[in-house]
Amino acid sequence: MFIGEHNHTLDDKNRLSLPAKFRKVFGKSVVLTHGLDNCLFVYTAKEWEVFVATLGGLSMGQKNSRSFSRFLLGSAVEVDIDSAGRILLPDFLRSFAGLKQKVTVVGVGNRAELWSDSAWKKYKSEIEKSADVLAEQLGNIGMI
Amino acid sequence: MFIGEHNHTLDDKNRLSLPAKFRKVFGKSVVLTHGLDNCLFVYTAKEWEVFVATLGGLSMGQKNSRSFSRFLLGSAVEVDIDSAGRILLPDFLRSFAGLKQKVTVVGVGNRAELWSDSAWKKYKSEIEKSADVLAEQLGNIGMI
DNA sequence: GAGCAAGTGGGATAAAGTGGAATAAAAATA
DNA sequence: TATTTTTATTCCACTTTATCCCACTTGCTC
Repeated sequence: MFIGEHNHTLDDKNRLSLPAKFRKVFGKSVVLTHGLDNCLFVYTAKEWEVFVATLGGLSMGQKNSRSFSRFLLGSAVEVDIDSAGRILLPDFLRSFAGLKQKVTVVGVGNRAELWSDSAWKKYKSEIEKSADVLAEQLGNIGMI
Repeated sequence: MFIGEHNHTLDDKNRLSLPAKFRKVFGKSVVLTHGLDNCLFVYTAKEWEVFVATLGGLSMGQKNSRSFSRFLLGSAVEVDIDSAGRILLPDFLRSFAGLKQKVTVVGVGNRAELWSDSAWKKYKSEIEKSADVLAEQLGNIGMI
């Protein structure tokens, strides 16, 4: 279970430290892919398989489903975690998410997400603005 | 069952004492998340798991669901309670709630809330002013 | 007034995060 | 094909931050 928000820096070699708490869950490698809303998704090998199986359930007859699958599967990469707990980001994924030096790693349940810190701040502030919608949703799951 | 209002101070290391009465209920860890109205919610691990289970049913495909998951899970942190009954507040949560030195811990039934004392005083005085109005509105819909 | 518990502060130890160097692999040029 | 140069990967070391532990003070209770 990935939760929380962690700020890390991307070094000259495009290496990114994963939060210590996340490493234990990931094991020795992760699966990186295009995410939605201009972030990258990071799955455990296990969760990735579940996710792929779900995509397999989409009907390939539809053009939308095909392109969606290509978007996610075509860009997926399995990356090893080095001895210091870092992963190496491929250039095409890094530039897709617009990652510069400062990266925010966000835990979202069964996956983690990588955001450029500026994009994340912006996204978050927009969510927080719509407090009324949030309140309703929180109420729906019995939190408040 | 959390009730009452407790004033505590946040030290240099962002540690906050929980009221002794609350500790017994929390056990050895708590889950912190964004709340509404610029406070933080504090749940027992048990209550939290119930919410997460509900969230699991949300689909990733919908924009609203994504932002809701990110808001809730991305801001959630499981925090251990130290030997002195304190919790360590992550920076991003502390700044979200604008917590400085003086923090008010408020018991609200199944959860506790963390407020900066100034925000709490302001909020409370507003409620008190409009309590009669609120009562009337609730009365209109047959709640009290 | 003595004892106890809660709340607060600081210091020591460990781990996480980051940067750089050394080694291995690949590519390119002669 | 051999040698050199560049790129990539692994390993090591340092700095900073977090975590744990202990001690003190304050306020309440008996």
